[in-house]
Amino acid sequence: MSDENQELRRAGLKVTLPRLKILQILESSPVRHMSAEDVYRALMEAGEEVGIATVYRVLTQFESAGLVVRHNFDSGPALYEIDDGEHHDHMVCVETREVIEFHSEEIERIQQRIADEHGYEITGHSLVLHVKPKKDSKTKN
Amino acid sequence: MSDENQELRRAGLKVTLPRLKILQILESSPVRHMSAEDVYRALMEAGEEVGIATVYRVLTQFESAGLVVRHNFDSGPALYEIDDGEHHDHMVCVETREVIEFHSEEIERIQQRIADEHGYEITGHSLVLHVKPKKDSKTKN
DNA sequence: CTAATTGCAAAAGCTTTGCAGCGCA
DNA sequence: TGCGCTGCAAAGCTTTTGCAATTAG
Repeated sequence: MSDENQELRRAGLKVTLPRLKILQILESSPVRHMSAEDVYRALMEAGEEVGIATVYRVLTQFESAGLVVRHNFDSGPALYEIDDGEHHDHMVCVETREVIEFHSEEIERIQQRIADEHGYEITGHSLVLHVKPKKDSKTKN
Repeated sequence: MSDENQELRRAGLKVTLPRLKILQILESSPVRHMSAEDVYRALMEAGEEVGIATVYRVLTQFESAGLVVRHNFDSGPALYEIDDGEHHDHMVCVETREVIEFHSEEIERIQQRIADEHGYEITGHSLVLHVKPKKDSKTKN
């Protein structure tokens, strides 16, 4: 509990009830990627009185503070997820909207090399695979 | 001229003036990635009377027909580019907003492998590197 | 001739912002 | 107490949609 307290302070943000609650929701939700609306709904269900505008503002602040990462997977609302320091990319199932995370050192290296060859350095990247379940015989998952 | 005519017919779309003009603009513009607004402005400058709603509708139809590819690089308006069949990914310069295209067979292969390992098959993907110019001594571009 | 297409304006979806009041340090 | 934070409602930006008029085939 004073755990989130610390996180907020470290981020240079005043510890307020909306910020605490939003951070708790992001950390405890079984769904890792949430829209502002998702967070807002979760707050409502928890009986918290927080305005949707505050949710947007807080999520933006959390992003600036490096507490969360914002994704624009496609059109539709942006999704936020806790930034646990572990960089990873995403697969989005086109059928279930499920989000699967993965990481490839190999791809990262190649990206670096390509940017370098073009005279650029990478400040960030976004890799999203749109996928659907294999109908294969020997599906390993 | 009857070239675009053909393309539209092949796509199963009636050949109308708005569709012809929009296709021409997308094909001839020096800037390869254009928003609906960009296309609309280009039409206005060319003295064409086309509603912005039509631009959105036509671009959507073009996308369904495989004539153009739609990108949601970040927030902000979607960008469209002619689909010339050559698949490629993008680097977006965070300073100039410039869009650079690249392609890596290597990355594609790894993506396939990863999706496969998770029991999925890829239906599409989006890879965007956010980059800035190197301050390096021996910049090769 | 008839179904498809268009333009307009209204509305929808997501997000940001101005402002007055409230609350943390 | 003072400045930052919040809630509300209004507005902003991008995109979609209903409808009547127009047009391609």
